[in-house]
Amino acid sequence: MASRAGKITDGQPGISTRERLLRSAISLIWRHGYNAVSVDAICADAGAHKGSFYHAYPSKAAILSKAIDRIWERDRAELAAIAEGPGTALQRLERHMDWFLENQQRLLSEQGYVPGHFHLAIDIQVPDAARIAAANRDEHHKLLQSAIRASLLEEGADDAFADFLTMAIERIISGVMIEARLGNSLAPLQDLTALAMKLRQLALSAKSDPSFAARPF
Amino acid sequence: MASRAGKITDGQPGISTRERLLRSAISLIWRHGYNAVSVDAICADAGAHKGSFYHAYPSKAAILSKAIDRIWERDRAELAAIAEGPGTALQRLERHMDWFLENQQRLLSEQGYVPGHFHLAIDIQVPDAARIAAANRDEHHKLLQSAIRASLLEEGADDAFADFLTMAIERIISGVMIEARLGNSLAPLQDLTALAMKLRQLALSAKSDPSFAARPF
DNA sequence: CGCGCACTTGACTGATTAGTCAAGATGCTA
DNA sequence: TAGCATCTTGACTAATCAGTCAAGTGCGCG
Repeated sequence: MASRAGKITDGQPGISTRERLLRSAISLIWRHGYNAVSVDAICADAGAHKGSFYHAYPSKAAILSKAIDRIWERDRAELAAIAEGPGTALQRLERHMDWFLENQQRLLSEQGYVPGHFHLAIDIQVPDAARIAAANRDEHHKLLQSAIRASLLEEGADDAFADFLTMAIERIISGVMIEARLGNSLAPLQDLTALAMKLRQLALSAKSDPSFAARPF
Repeated sequence: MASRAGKITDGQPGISTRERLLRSAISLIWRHGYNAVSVDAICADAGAHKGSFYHAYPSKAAILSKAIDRIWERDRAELAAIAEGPGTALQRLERHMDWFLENQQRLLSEQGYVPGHFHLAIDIQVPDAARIAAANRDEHHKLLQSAIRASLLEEGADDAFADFLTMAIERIISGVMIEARLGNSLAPLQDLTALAMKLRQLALSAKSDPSFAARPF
């Protein structure tokens, strides 16, 4: 094209091509899944050309890894802020649980649908990406685990007890995320905090019941 | 090829090309996901040719729909047998929960890995398939719901109470399935029955506790 | 025997895929 | 202004994609 050339391209000004490509990749892959999104589609969405893509990223798999990193960066910052924030351990746990709905609410307003966890769009398709996603899931697990442990410490429950509750709540979170994505709805997330808190309460009340051993689960 | 021609092909004898194609499609899609599996790959796995594929199925999307049907056919039969089988309502619920592990155990021995729910390999990629999968999920929901309702009826709990417990258990099942698939491990399924039964017990014991209202969740 | 139908074969199309590359444009620094 | 690194451009490749089709091939039935 002779009419326009140089660095200034179609995308929003002030945002580098590299960044626009990453944002487009995140948005498209999250919605359609990694295998259903082509490099061409990412370039078109970002207003960039193929050569620019491969100047910024060595491969399609590489931008997926960067996407996972970027998403977890934000999530981790927010969850760490909650963990280090004010209030009792129980209140911080409650805010952690609230975050799942708030996060999907923001994604809904940003992207126009409820995407669920990003790793639901990756599955096991790219080994390297699966490795990074697993590491991030583990980091999130540790955050939630310590939040639940802390909220139970003051009730005199030990860590093993807390870890079983953590497992149950994490699986409920996974299930809720799938349901939210498949149904494109925030509804499954609406009761998540209350459900988790009730589960904690139930487990605690059962703990004092002698008919349940030290391990209620 | 002049050395071999006609109807008898590479696949197991006595099984129609149509059937071999379907089985290959199920196996490959379940492992790699719909978008990652090509028609050529299905044909190669089934020992059939492209033309035979399109003689048997009108499109790649069509064989996916058939695959979903086939899988649910077997699952439904097994779950219906449990629902109509002997024992108390509680025992039948327990067998229903056990089935998730048994089913994945069989799939592990048949396919060499733990695949989780088939719909985890489809996601939202083919509208028609998503519709069928949603309908099957709903059928399964009704089976589990009535199993839980029946197991609570004798405890004097009403259906609304049972339906909240159903929701919680279904989300745990989803979470467990994801974890099993991502980790290629039966371990998350190992505690599923005990977890569900404890949850039911906990909810019941809390129901008699006046500090919890009629709706424990 | 021979007709017809169900199925198989494999080459083919046109679109799309991930990735390459050489030539250019730009902007920073000297 | 001149030089240089960085970024952009768009055409290109070779592979793969879903889907088509005309020419078989063999089996059952009359």
